[in-house]
This record gives sequence, C-alpha cells and structure tokens, in this order.
Amino acid sequence: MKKKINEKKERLKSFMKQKGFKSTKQRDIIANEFLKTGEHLTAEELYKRVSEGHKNIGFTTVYRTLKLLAESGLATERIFADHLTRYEPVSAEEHHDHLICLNCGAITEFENPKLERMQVKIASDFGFSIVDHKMEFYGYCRDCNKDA
Amino acid sequence: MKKKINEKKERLKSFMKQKGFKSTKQRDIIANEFLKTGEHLTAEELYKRVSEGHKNIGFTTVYRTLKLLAESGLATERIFADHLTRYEPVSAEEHHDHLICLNCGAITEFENPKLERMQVKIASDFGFSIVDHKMEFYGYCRDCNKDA
DNA sequence: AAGGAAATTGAAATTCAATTTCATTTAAGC
DNA sequence: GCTTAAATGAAATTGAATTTCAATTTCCTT
Ligand SMILES: [Mn+2]
Ligand SMILES: [Mn+2]
Ligand SMILES: [Zn+2]
Ligand SMILES: [Zn+2]
Repeated sequence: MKKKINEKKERLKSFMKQKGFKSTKQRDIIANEFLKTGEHLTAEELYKRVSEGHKNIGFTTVYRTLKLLAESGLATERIFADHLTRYEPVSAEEHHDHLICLNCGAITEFENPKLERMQVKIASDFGFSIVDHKMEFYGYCRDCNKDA
Repeated sequence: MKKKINEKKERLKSFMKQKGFKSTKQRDIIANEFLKTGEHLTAEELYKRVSEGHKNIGFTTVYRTLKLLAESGLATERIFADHLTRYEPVSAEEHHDHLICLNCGAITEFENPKLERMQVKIASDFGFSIVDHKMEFYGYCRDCNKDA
C-alpha cells in the first residue's frame, strides 16, 4: 500500500513540474494524508485530520490541494445527497458507483460492466453519446437492515 | 392538458386543506405557471416567468411555493451538475432518469424498467435495500452530435 | 358582516460552503 | 545569495438557499 501512495505522489510531482507548480511541504503533508485514507472526504474533514499533526496548515491550502489533486487526476470530486463536495483518491483507472446508507452514512462502492453497457445502449437509442454519468443508490445497508 | 393541470391543482388544494395551509392568489398563480411549463426550473427562473405578469409577487413566495409543491407530491426536486435546485412537475407517478447535454443543456427523460430491475438486483447482492436512486447521463444529444 | 387567531407575504437579513483576495512567505532557477 | 513567480493562510467575498419579521391576508367563529 505504501508503494501505491509513493507511486501516486510521483505522479503528482511530475504533474506539478509539468504545470510549473511548486512542491511544498504543505502539499506533501496534505496529499499524503489524503491518499492514505481512501475515503470520501470533504476539505473540512481532511483539514481537521491534517491540522491535528500540523496546526499551522490552513484550510485554504487543504482546499486548494484537493482541487490540485483532482486536476492532476489523482482525486475525484463527488457530491452526494448532502450536497457537500467530497474527494476520493482515484484507486485505479476504473470507474465505480455508490450505495449510500441513509441511516449510518456508509458508502459502498461497486462496479458492474453489464449495467454500464446497458446505459450506453439506452443512451445511444436516443442518439446521445455519454461522456460521464452519475449513479447513486440511497437506501439501507446490510448492517442497518439487520438492525431493523 | 388543461384538464390535467386542474386535476393537479385540486390535489394541491386538498393537500393544503388537510395540512391547514391557506390558499392564496399568489400560490394559485405560481402553481399554475409551474404546472403548465413541464420543465426543470429553478425558483429564480419560475420567479422571472411569474413576475412578468405579476410584478408584485416576490421571489420568496415562489421559492416557498415550490417547496410546498414538492411536499405535496406535485413536484420533484432535482439537482444536476450545475448544482442548482430545480423542480419539475410530477407527470404521472412514474419515475424517470435524465440525459443532460453538455453542449446545449437539453434534458431528455427516459425510463427503463429493465435497468431499474438490474439496479435493485445489484444492490440486493450487497444486502442493500434501495429507497431512492439518482442516475444522470452527461454527454451530447442527438442534435449536438449532428453539428459536430 | 365583523372580529380575531393563525397563516402568508415579501423585503431584507442571515447562513454556510465555496471561492477569491491580498499581504507575506517560500521554492526553484540562475 | 538574488530574483521572481508561485504558495500560503487569514480574512473577505460570493451566491444560492433559507430564515426573520412586520405588515397583510385568509378563513373560521360569532
Ligand atoms: Mn467512491
Ligand atoms: Mn425530469
Ligand atoms: Zn447503514
Ligand atoms: Zn445538445
């Protein structure tokens, strides 16, 4: 896992160099914390985590670093039903969708090529070419179903 | 079509009576304008339309009437990629999803029972019970594909 | 029809996440 | 080390969504 993070940080570094951006210790700390979580975090949440160990790093820098990570292709921006902007590390290149529990908030990821193919088919029947899509299921997760 | 609108307005009226809400001329005008459009409108957009004929009706009342319509089940709230809250009249009882053109902004609606069934199936494989879902396709519509 | 409680209206104020500004600090090339 | 362009972070701004509140209107009861 450590390897993967370093690999990503390399990618980020080359992206920044190519874009003429500078590498700073703040960015390094923030990117590190972000990449190791693997969760769907808001800038605020990441800021809280980062500032536990580094009280001098500002929210704005965390915010901007997340945007930078998204631009460089290392993070994806996600907005679910709470309307907050969240970021998640881009794991591989693969696309996935989300099951979101209305009770405990748990987010489960899944991918289903058959479903994706069907989507493309449906769209093309309308003469519509898909660039991107958003698919989220809201309901109750296994654990919460158990409790009810 | 006129019939349908009146039918809806009846539904709204009985909902309001049941809830102890009062029927006012503002609400009547706003609901009327909204129900006859059949589009995906923001409160701001509906306000503009309404105030053309009724300069004394305030934005706040339009905003609140849309919320009321949503509560009463006559409107659905939708938020697409521009992050603006839009409302659309609930046509029948049936659910539908959206194809959104990145070029001209056209919104095409579709429903596909087979796709829906597959979604339920996928979710249940995770022990997840779906209450609601969001599915939007972003890309280029037939007309815009033609031009390119 | 008049009275009065309760809801509605609409302008203005507030909220709150997202974004921008700007003075100061820092990184990287020379 | 010097230069300068970028980065930082606190504070200010934005803008849609929502709330507040005094004035007005609805509608139920006499
Ligand atoms: Mn995810
Ligand atoms: Mn629709
Ligand atoms: Zn749950
Ligand atoms: Zn189009």
